[in-house]
Amino acid sequence: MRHRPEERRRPTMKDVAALAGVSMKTVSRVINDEPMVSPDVATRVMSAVGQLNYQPDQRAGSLRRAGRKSETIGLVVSSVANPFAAAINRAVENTARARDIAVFASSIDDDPEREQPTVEALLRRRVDGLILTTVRKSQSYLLSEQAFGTPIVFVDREPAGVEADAVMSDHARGASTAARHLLDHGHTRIAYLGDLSTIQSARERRRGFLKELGVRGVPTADCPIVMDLHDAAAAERVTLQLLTGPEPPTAIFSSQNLLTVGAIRALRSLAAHDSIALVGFDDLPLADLLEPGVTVIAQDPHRIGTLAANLLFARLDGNTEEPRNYIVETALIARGSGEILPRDR
Amino acid sequence: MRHRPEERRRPTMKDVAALAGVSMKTVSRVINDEPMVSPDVATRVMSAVGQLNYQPDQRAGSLRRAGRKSETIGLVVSSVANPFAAAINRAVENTARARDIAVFASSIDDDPEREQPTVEALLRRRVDGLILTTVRKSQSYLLSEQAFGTPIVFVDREPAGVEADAVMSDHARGASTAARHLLDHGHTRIAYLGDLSTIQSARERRRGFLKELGVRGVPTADCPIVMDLHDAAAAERVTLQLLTGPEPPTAIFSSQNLLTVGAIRALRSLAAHDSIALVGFDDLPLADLLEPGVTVIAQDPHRIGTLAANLLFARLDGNTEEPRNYIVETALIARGSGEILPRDR
DNA sequence: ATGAAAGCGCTAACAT
DNA sequence: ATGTTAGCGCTTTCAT
Repeated sequence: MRHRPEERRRPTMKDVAALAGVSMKTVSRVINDEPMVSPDVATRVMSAVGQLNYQPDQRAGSLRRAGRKSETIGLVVSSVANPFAAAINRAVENTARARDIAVFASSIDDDPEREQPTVEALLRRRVDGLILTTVRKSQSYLLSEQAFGTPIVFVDREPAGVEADAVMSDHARGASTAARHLLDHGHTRIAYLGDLSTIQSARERRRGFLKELGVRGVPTADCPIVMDLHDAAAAERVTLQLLTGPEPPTAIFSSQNLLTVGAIRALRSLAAHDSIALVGFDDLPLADLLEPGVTVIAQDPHRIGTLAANLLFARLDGNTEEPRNYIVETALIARGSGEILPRDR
Repeated sequence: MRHRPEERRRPTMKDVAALAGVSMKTVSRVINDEPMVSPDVATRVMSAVGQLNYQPDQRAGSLRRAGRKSETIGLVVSSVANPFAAAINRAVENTARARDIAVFASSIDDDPEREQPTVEALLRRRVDGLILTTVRKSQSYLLSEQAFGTPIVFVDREPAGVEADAVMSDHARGASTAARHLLDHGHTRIAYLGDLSTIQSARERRRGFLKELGVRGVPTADCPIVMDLHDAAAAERVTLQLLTGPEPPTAIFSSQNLLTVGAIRALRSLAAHDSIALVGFDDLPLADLLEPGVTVIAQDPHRIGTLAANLLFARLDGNTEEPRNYIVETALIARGSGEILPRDR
């Protein structure tokens, strides 16, 4: 037996008008809560709307409406499967919902090849604004779109080739804080695990880390820097190698949440989690329940997302201030793993 | 100084046609890769497109185009901030991307009041299909939309008042398995932590749990069932109460991931994590790294999301089979916490 | 191979 | 307070 619910044609405003015995414009007035409709006509229209299960077509409406706004924004993140991006996504959505704005969310897995096609797919759908986590070397392909009046806010990373608002953690500062924390606990052989060097924030974090080493006069030759690690498995592999190699580090700074997970797994498998210090950039859901608790430089993705969305809506509301970078503070949360002292082995 | 990038009018297909010296229809043909355009005309059009930075307006296109499809689907989940929903979201997105379909994602926090307005906001935007995690008692408000030809697939929970495909874990079976596992380890005083009883899957899990107790002849009076816990804090509070009260349970079954987190926190604060058994429904990111590892009934949200999206697209492609429920198997992952034996206290 | 006219579902601008 | 006409940016249909 086949399933084909008897298909009815979707009613249009014209159908509603006919049933209510009024003109389309009157229906339009009722639907949009415009004044100048007598109460009885309004009820007649609403009853027709109910009978037909009419839902206005927002595409058609927005096409003609002044401003041509689609009441829709586009959000591009690395991956909603990552709790950091998920929290940003959630915050943006919350802010948008208050204005009846729908959100297109797209994950691009930090793949530069996917950035522009993804953004263009959103632009063809005429989103009113964009919130973007970018990976390409330059975002100058957005210049024309900006000229057409579409506001853009960057999150987590600074753009290149465009002037626009950007909201992010102070990556370099956070990484410096992590380095200082480990140095203060006596470590001088600190391994650095870094994300893809195509990612601006990954480069910033490395910079902050190296800067702090410099300030303290710690020879960077003793601190292996491994970049371009993009998942837990890669971080785990590298950590194992470093710890089982000659002159192993006494501390690890994993500069991204998934890398921290990989580092933890490696430490566990070597039973070194109580002897090798670990600090991670970005918090993890159960980090406080592990033993030892994982010391992290916590970001505030909820604040980042909320701020980004509010900035975008302010631009849509006509704000013409100079675009600038907004920094959301990070916080060192000491839970144990980062306070382990170096031991001779 | 004020920031107002000189606003240019967004070019339309008409502008492209004028610049290329052809008719609009010819531009349309080139844009849509229709045959019957001479190569030189095509290049002239493409060059005009490039010069003007023209992007076709998909809203306008879809309005007239046969089928009136918006190349867009709507996804409603509990919250993208929950890893289970995030994984579903990601899987849906991946499947949609392969077809150039954009995804509107909305979190409704399992609030029945928000379900219908959220869905209707998507329908006004004329999504081609819906993937829904619902909470209302009935989804019959979707009947008319179904009659207009919009396919709907339910995820994680079974709908009421509508016939449609649904993809979910076997909640009752998973809960039975958890109960059996604890019973097999000698527990007869098992506390049950449940999500909101408005949620169909939460009721199913409780049913599965109780059923297994019945099969084994365990008096349910010894097994406190606490429903309507919706976050970690609530679960933590209740767990503390149960464990510090008279005749405390020797095991806990927390039937949702956030509740499991709350239960773990409570066990930790009482230093009871090595003496009270714990099984959770749905896996947690670092569950294997805790001590003891958390035994869970793991779901497969990636498979659920992928299957749901594929079903939706099959319907859009004309599949008219009887709608049915698709079950994605759960798996018991024993990691330690669920294998703790009861002790007299 | 190309174009002109009509129309998708709606709202703006102007009647009445 | 209500209706009429034109037109949003595009695709369809039908010419040529």
